[in-house]
Amino acid sequence: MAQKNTLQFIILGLLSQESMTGYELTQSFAHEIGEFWQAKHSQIYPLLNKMEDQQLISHVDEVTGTKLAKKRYSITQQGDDVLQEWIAEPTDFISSSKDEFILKLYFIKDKNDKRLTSMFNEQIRLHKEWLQHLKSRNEDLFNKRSQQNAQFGHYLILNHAIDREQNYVQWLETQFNNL
Amino acid sequence: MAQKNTLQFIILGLLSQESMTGYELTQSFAHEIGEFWQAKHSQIYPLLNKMEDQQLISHVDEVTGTKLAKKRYSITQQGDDVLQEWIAEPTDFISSSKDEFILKLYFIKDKNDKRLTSMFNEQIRLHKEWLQHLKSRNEDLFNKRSQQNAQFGHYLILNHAIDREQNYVQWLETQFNNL
DNA sequence: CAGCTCATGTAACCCGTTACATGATTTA
DNA sequence: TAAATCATGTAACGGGTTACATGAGCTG
Repeated sequence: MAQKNTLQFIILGLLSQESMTGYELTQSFAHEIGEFWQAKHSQIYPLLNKMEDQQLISHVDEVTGTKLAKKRYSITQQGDDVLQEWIAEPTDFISSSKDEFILKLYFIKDKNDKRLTSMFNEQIRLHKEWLQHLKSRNEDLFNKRSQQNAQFGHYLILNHAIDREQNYVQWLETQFNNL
Repeated sequence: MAQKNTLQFIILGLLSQESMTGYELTQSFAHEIGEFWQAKHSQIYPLLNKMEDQQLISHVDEVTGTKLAKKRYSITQQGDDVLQEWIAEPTDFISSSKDEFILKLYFIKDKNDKRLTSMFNEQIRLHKEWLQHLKSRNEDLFNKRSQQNAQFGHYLILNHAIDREQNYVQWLETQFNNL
């Protein structure tokens, strides 16, 4: 066993909320989940087959129009057991973030290096854009307090992503002003 | 070309500071660099050979005691060119962080779920421990302002790691108190 | 009807971890 | 002298990305 296959638990988690097709699962990673985990369709489709073999999920066939075949997946009882077990087990935190920008800074020994200004400016711009994007999504989804309870998990991760980006931008700006 | 091989640039960056053995490079990842990138010796040794083939680095043999053979690697001019190119090129930020704890929260729909208390407590403990560790390292290394300039890059990444953890802990505690 | 999106798959390849393997040196 | 650390490698495997491949449905 080389790694951990967290992806399968995420798929179980998504399917525990509602049944979805492989395509719809892929979209989830392109959107909200993408903040904290990434996956492409080429990884998802084979895994769905494997998980069905293991009876963690099952599918029914659907047809759109006259021909377009879809597989709508649902979680099985067995799958839900596995999911709950994963949630309950201790989460060993390893700071597994890979930040290429910070690494580049690390290799610039000189505080007066000419490249620093443009590098910081670029990152500040990118992170501010992203922060703005997150904030509008938050506005759209959770403008009413009632909805914070209805989709508590979703609210939490968006909230955390915003908090994290806000802090990152602030750090960038502080360092930039101290150059 | 499937991925990007950032690791090779990090090795170049480390070797641009001083010549090192494979073992010493491995130690770097276990310590400061480890905050932002991870690598094991089993990945480093083969890559060093590959990079030497490409003439990005070169080595001289060293012997400790009477027998113990080491290879001390240095960066070549070609290697430094490649390194500077990497630093200069735009850093496309993708929030490639993978946070398993946040994902678990996402799948807990109910704000009153019994598991939340212990989950938050565990994470708060782990992150506080880590924060404390980072702070002592910072104390040890940069207690004098002069040293902040001498090792600017190193100071920056430690500083950022601390800032990030501090914010994470704060977020955890705020959410915990709102449960 | 052209272009975009929906929908599902496979193949090749690289990245990274775990485990296997060996031997020298230092330290308690 | 035993245990921990220094030092370098290889093998097997799973995780993840890029590219290849195909076809249906929808929208302007």
